[in-house]
Amino acid sequence: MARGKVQMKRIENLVHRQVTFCKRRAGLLKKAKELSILCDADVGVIIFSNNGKLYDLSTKGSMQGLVERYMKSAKGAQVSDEDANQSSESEEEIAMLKQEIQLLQKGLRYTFGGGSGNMTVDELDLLEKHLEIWIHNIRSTKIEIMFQEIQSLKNKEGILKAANEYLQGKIEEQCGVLNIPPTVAGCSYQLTIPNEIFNF
Amino acid sequence: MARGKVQMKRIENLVHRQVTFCKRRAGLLKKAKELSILCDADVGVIIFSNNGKLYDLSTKGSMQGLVERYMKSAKGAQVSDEDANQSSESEEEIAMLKQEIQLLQKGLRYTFGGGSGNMTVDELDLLEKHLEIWIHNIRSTKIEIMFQEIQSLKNKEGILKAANEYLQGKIEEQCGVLNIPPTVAGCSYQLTIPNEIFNF
DNA sequence: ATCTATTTATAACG
DNA sequence: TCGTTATAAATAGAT
Repeated sequence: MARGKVQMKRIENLVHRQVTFCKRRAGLLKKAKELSILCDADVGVIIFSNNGKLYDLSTKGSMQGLVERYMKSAKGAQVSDEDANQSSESEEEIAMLKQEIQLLQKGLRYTFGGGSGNMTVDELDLLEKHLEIWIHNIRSTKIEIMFQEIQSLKNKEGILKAANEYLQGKIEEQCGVLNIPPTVAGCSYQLTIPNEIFNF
Repeated sequence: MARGKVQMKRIENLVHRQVTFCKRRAGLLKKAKELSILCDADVGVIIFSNNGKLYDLSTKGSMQGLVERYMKSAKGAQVSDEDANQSSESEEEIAMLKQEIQLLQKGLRYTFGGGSGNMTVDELDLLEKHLEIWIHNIRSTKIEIMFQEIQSLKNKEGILKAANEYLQGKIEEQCGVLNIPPTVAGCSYQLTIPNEIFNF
């Protein structure tokens, strides 16, 4: 793909072939990883070099698990809960743990959000809630500061624009005195740029 | 890889993710075929999409045969580098998730059980950090947008300042021609205001 | 699906 | 194998 197109046929020169194999193998595995990450897909790649050496990659569980899933899927052409249940151990475990974490996070959010009806509130629980409020306050302050920054910059922008208009007026005035066409002195200099990139 | 770099993380927008999956899947399979042809290698690719649909390719015999060969090769010779990395990563992930679950379970027991659990200060501290992370995740997008707004305004400010300098130069130039003291024409107009209110 | 502006991948070479 | 560079491919974002 560079410095000359390549013909889509076996590279006869051994050295070239080995170099290309090395590079393209790396490229293929990289692409596989990227596909998996970007698109949340489960990808497996198996490569045997022409002299029998194995290179492989499986993005989620083990290749074992992926192959098993493949066999199930390719055989019956039926994908469903059963397949998911019969993935490899580690895959299953990760999925389960992730699910559990999600559940717990939900529960915690619910609790700390004040949605619990009959919960005993003790001192430390209160302290924890205060911690959350504290975190909230820290971040609110940060956001407020940023808003102020934005306001400040917008004000600055207004002042500068007004100053520009004033200066342009001055120039035009002087152009009149000198009988010089406005454009010669740069009186038509364009300053304005769109101001609607963001709407707050 | 075009019209803007892409972050190596799961694409959150469903449509974008599906489109990218489609394109990159095709690209990956093409690359796999090319590697096989150019380098006389035997390549197999298995892809499960987000929602469980299978896409695959095996360049020589059937995937069956390739997998069998893989099993033999992987058994006899130790796991390849990629595989080793993968399994260690998996183990790490499992350990991490287990730890997090333990912490969350403790936190939940503690909260719901009216403090009958026995969390240490360190554990509470950790829990607080996790809460912070959750809150952070919710707000990070908002903050990112605000940063962009600030950048945009700062750029705008730079442009306006440059324009001001240019205009002031013009005025001074013309003052020279007219033999007018600079101050009369407002050449010393003060524009600058402190720019160090916040440091980002 | 099709069209580009860009980013990536990589062939040739040292 | 590693680094460099010119060029071919892939592809993100828009249509």
